[in-house]
Amino acid sequence: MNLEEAKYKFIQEWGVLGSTWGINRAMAQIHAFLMLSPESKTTDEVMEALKISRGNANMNMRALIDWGLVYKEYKPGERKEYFYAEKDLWNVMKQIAKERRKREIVPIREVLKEVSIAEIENTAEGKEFKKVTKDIDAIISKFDGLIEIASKSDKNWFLKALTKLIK
Amino acid sequence: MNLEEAKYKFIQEWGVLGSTWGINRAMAQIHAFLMLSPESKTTDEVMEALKISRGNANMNMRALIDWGLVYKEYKPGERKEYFYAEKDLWNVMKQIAKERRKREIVPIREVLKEVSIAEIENTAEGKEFKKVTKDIDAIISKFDGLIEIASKSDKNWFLKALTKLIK
DNA sequence: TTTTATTTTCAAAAAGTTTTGAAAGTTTAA
DNA sequence: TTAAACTTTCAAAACTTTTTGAAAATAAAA
Repeated sequence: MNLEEAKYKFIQEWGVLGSTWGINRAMAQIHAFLMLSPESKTTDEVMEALKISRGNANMNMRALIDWGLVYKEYKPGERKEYFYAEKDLWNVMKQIAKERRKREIVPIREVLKEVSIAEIENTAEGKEFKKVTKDIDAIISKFDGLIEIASKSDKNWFLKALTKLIK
Repeated sequence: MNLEEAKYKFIQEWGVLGSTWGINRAMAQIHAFLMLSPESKTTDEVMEALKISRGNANMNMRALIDWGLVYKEYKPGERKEYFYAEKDLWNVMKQIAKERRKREIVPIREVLKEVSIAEIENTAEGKEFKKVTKDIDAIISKFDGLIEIASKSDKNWFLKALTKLIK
């Protein structure tokens, strides 16, 4: 396998992985392509490399910037915009965790809070409801805390803590 | 808010959450409905409660059984099959993590392994490729280890470890 | 200014996913 | 056996998401 083949393989797989992580295929592939590139790239280079349309490239690059996974760069004397990726997977994961926290954990915790103050009858059904939702809240809040800590903490500290946990 | 409204709200939100976790809406809603129920339920009850077709209910319940999130029960003297959910969110998360590990982490690690032995030229491009893929592998293998530990370990031990980490 | 380069938008098309419902298959009871 | 109860399958329909491409908007150069 040569570099071109290896790059292609990685970009494809990153696209598949991304789409199970709330990042669509084109978006994840653009991110992979930019991660692998030592230089920042233009929209045209992205379109050409991934064989996607201008609209698609533009929309997804903007989404990536929104997620904090890609940055724009202006080169002096050049009219085109250049893009480069966040390459540190730790930062990538932190960003994704933050976004997903906002989109997923916050809403479910809100619902759990709302239903926790509801007038629930004292039947088997009611008791089960209270028990299950309370348990869920306990675990979700733990993960919420973990994400908060992780996103504030230093990469090395956190990885060491994880390593210790794994032994 | 009464029990019916609270249940409805929770089931809806669990459906939304599920669909960002590789579990489609109907599948997640069935799971929520069964989690909230103190008794096991038949296909007809699920269809009625969630207003979905027989085919949909059947397929998604089988998928849930496949994921290890729902179990079948046969009641003596009854011809219908009854279903009940795994209610301990710890076990639910463990199951989801195991499935997703199989579907996501294993394939990307395989690709990373393949490309790591590729003949990569010693250009800027080649060096960057090696560096980025190596870094990614390091972090992913850490998470892989974490999932393995977590899925083998006792709920309380793991939650305490997490709590300690969060402080 | 006007022209040219570049980015952005968005309606329509394509692709992908989920749901339906009816027919086929299976199991149990009579 | 046959009939009834129940489960499974799967092609077609409905729905959702993604992609395209051309037109509109913006910015820079002439």
